[in-house]
Amino acid sequence: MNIDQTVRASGKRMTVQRRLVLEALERARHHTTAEEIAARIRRQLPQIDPSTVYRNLEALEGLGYVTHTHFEDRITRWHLTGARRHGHLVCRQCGAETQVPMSLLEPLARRLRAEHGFQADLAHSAVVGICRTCASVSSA
Amino acid sequence: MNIDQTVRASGKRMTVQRRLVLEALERARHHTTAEEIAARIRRQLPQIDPSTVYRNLEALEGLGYVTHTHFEDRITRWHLTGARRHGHLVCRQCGAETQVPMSLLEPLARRLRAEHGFQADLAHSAVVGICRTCASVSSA
DNA sequence: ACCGTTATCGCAAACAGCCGCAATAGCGGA
DNA sequence: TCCGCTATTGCGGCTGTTTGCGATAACGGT
Repeated sequence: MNIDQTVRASGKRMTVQRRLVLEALERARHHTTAEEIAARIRRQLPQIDPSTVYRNLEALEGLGYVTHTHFEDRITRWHLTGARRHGHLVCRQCGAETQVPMSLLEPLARRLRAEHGFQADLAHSAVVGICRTCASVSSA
Repeated sequence: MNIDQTVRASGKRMTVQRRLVLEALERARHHTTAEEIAARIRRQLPQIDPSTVYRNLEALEGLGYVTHTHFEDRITRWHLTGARRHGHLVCRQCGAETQVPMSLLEPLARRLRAEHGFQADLAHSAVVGICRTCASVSSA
C-alpha cells in the first residue's frame, strides 16, 4: 500500500499541499524545520500557510510516515520515518549534533519499561550535554 | 559567598526583580513555569515584564543557581539547583509526569561519556513516551 | 554622599507553533 | 460524470519565548 492509499484508507485525503510537504521532506533528506519545508513549497505554491505545513506534518506523523525530534534550540526538526531510527546528542555549547544508534539507548528504554511500565521514545528528544571537543577546550 | 555577592562578583547586579525571581523559585519549590513566576511577582511588582523574568532565569542559570528542564513539547520548567537531581518521564498521551532517580539514567550517561566523550545532562530533557496506565488502556 | 559606567529594565515587535473559523476541494457513491 | 459529505485550507489571532531599543538604576570608585 503506497502513501496515497494509506492516507485515504485512514479517512484522510491526499491534497496538493500534503504531497508537497512529503516531497519537501524527501528532498531535504535529513532533519529539517517546518519553515524550511514551507519555504521550499512556497516556490511552487506561494499561498501555502505555515499552519498547513504544521497540520500536514502532524497528520503524516499520525500515519507513521514522519517523526519529529526536539533539539536544544526551541525549533522542532522533522524527518521521514524511513531512515533508521537513531538518537541525537546535542552540545549545548557549540550546537554540534551527533547521531547514535538506538542500540545504545535501548538498555535504558528496557529498564524504564521493566521498572516503570513506561514505553520511552528516546529518539524524540535530543540528549543535551557537552561534546568531546568543547569539554577538552574548556578544561585546557 | 551568598547569592548577592556571587552575582556582583560576576559583574552582574542584584536588582529587585532578580531577587523576586529567586524568591518566587524558592516558594514554588518544585518545577515551575516562567508565567507562574511572573504571576507571583506581579502581586508585588505589577509592572514586571515577562522578558525580565526570562532574562533573570537565564542569568541565574548561568551562575548555577537555577536549572531548566524541557517537558513535553512546548513548556519549559525552572527550579533551583538545590533540589536533588532527577529525571522525568512524561506521557505524551495523558501528560502524566513521573520522577525517576538519576541512578537509573547513570548507566547511559556513563556509556555516552565512555564511547562518545559526551557529558550528557539527562535531567535536562524529559523522556517522552507512553505511561503504564495509557498503555494498558489502549491495549485493552 | 555623589558620579559615571553599564547591566538591567519595560516596552514593543518578532518568533515558532497552534487553534477556531468559514470557504474550498478531495473523495466515494450513484 | 456529477453530487454531497466532510477533511483540509488560508486566515486571523493567541501563547510562550526571544530580541532590539531607549530609559533607568546598581554598583565601584572618589
